[in-house]
Amino acid sequence: MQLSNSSQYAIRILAYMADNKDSKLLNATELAKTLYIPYKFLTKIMTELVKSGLVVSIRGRDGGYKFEKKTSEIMVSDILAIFNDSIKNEQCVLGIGFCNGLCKCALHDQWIEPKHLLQKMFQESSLEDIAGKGCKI
Amino acid sequence: MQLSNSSQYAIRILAYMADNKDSKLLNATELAKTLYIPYKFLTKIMTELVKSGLVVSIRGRDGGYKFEKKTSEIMVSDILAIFNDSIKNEQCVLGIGFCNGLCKCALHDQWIEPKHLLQKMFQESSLEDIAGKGCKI
DNA sequence: AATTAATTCTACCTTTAAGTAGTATTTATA
DNA sequence: TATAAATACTACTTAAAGGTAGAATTAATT
Ligand code: SF4
Ligand code: SF4
Repeated sequence: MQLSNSSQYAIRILAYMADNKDSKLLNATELAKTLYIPYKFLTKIMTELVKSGLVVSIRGRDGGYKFEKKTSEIMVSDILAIFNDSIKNEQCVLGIGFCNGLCKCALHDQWIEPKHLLQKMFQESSLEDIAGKGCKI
Repeated sequence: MQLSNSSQYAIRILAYMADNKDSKLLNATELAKTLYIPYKFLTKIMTELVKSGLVVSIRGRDGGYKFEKKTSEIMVSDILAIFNDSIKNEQCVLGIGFCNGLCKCALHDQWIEPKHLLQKMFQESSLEDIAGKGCKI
C-alpha cells in the first residue's frame, strides 16, 4: 500500500526543483547527490519526465533540467499518471476487476472515503502548493 | 498504491469464509474455484493464515479450514500484518525514512488525513463487519 | 491394510520492479 | 577543433513478488 519508488522519487525530485526554481538549471549529478537517489535511476526517471512534457532538458555542457510548465499547473496526480500509479475511481481495494457501482465487494463501503481523500490529495496538490513545505527532501 | 495480491486474496478468502461459517469446513479446492485464486497460491496463503493463528486446518480426508477466533475478533489489519502490508503510523508517503513529527516531507500535511482513514478502515473493520456485504467475492 | 482426499513442505519458475553499465549524442568553452 | 560535461539510448543485472510442481504427511473410509 504505497507508491512505487519511481513515483516517490519523481515527486521528491520535482518538489525539490520547485523549491529551487529560481536557480537557472539543475543537473542530474546534483539532484542525485542532494536527494540520495541512485544517479542512473534518476536520469532514467528524468528522461520520462521530459518525454511527458513536465520538464525540459538542456543537453550538453552546462545543461540540466527546468520546468516546462508552471509549478502551479503540475499536479501530483500528473506525476503519478506517468508511472501508472494513479488512484483510479474504479480501482477495487480487493483487486476484483472494475467497480460497476452495483455489485460491491466486501470492503467497498469502507474504501470509498479513503479512496476519495487519496484522489483529492493527489489531484489537488500542485508542485507550487507543496514547494518549500518540507524540511525532508 | 494498492495492497499486495497476497493481502487481497487473504481478505477475500476470509471474508468468504465468514460469509459461510455455518458450513463445517471449507477446503482449498472449493475456495480456489469459487474465488478464482490459483490453487497452489491459495494453499500457500492458507498455511500462513494457519501459522498466524487466524484459522485452523484439519488435515487428511474431509479436511479443510475453519476460523480459530471469532470473526468479530479478526480485524482486516490483522490480516495485512501477516503480509507486511499494514499502514504504519510512521510510514512516509514519499518513502523518506521515518517520520519524527518535526521534520516534514513536502506532502506530509496532505497525507495525514488519508493515512488515518486507511488505518481506520483496516483497524476497525472486522470480518464480521464485512461478511455478507459484497456480491463480488 | 489399502485407498483416497485433504493439508504441508521444499524447491523451483516467471514476471515485474528496481537498479546498473556503457556508449552515443549534444553543446559550451578554451 | 578538441575537450569536457551534460543528457539520452540500449541493454543488462539484481531483487522481490507472484505463481507452480511434486512429494510428504495426515486421517477418514472401505
Ligand atoms: S464496490 Fe468493491 S469491487 Fe467495486 S470498487 Fe468498490 S471496493 Fe472495489
Ligand atoms: S512528515 Fe513527511 S516524512 Fe514524515 S511521515 Fe509525514 S509524510 Fe512522511
